[in-house]
Amino acid sequence: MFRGFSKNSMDSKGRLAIPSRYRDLIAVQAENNLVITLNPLDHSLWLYPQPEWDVIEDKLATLSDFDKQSRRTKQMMRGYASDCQPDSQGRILIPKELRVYAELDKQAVILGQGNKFEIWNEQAWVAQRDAWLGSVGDDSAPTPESLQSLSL
Amino acid sequence: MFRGFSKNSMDSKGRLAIPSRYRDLIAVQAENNLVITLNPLDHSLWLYPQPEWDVIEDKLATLSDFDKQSRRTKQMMRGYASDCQPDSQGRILIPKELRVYAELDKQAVILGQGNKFEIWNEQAWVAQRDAWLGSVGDDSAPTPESLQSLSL
DNA sequence: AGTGAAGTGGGGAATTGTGGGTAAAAGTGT
DNA sequence: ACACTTTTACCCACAATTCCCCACTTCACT
Repeated sequence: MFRGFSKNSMDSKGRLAIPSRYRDLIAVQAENNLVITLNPLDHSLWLYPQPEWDVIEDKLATLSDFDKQSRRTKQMMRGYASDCQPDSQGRILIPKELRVYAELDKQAVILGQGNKFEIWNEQAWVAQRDAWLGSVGDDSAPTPESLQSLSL
Repeated sequence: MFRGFSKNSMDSKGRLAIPSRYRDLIAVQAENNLVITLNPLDHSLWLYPQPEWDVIEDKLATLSDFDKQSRRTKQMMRGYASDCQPDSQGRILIPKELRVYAELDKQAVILGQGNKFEIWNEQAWVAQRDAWLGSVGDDSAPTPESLQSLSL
């Protein structure tokens, strides 16, 4: 499973290096086949090893075409999913469309998130992080139940 | 199976390039025989490899003629279905009727959608995408079941 | 400081996407 | 059946993107 934080730079060609500590696992687990798509929840990207993505795709395939929300979910998640493989330097090329969506420019943040990675624009990440830290640390604001039950 | 996003331009003759990454698969799986028809749900087009279309056509044949909705679906999808083959540059010619239906002009979006492709007018696609992203990103609104069920 | 690995940048070749010219084919009307 | 127009098919050429490779810098560890 993936965890951890990295800050790598996107070059002018739209390439981004996968942190080296994940590379062996990706090579073994997914034969270097990765799938990148958008994260609709917060304007970042998700990067899955192929086998993990296949699970998602199977679930997507079961969604009804006649329910509009379901259809859109299917279209978006599958439609923006692109295969990619690291080059000999361990970098992946991020499709232009996704680069634009996540507003990736110079610095990108790569977060290990269990079965996948999240790739953020650095400023967006910092902003979200600080906003969240502020709200959780604020004792006067309500803590969601899902968090209250969590013992860290 | 097909996935991924491409934005290609339709030229003045109504030709549209199939993204090259799919071409080999189409050549092997369908011997370059494709079937294009309308997508009655979204004002876009569906493009099937012949073998996949055959499956659809069988399903359509089982629909009752006495249910109006079913009859119309059958009529539309079969009626507008036309065979096409990529030319030596990997482009297909989209019948004028279908071009008009999907309002394809300059830029078209091609989405890999499992067993088929969807072809959209770019603006129409962007509008649908933004609407969906808006509804998903709205924290005050409930997350659609279609997304929840994925446990992404 | 030295060594090796990781990250970054860029040159150049190959592939892909785009546009147009021209000839064959199909459709239309008299 | 004929001439005429429109559409389609095939070809070539340019432009943009992507891929593959090499080289440099930086960082971590000894």
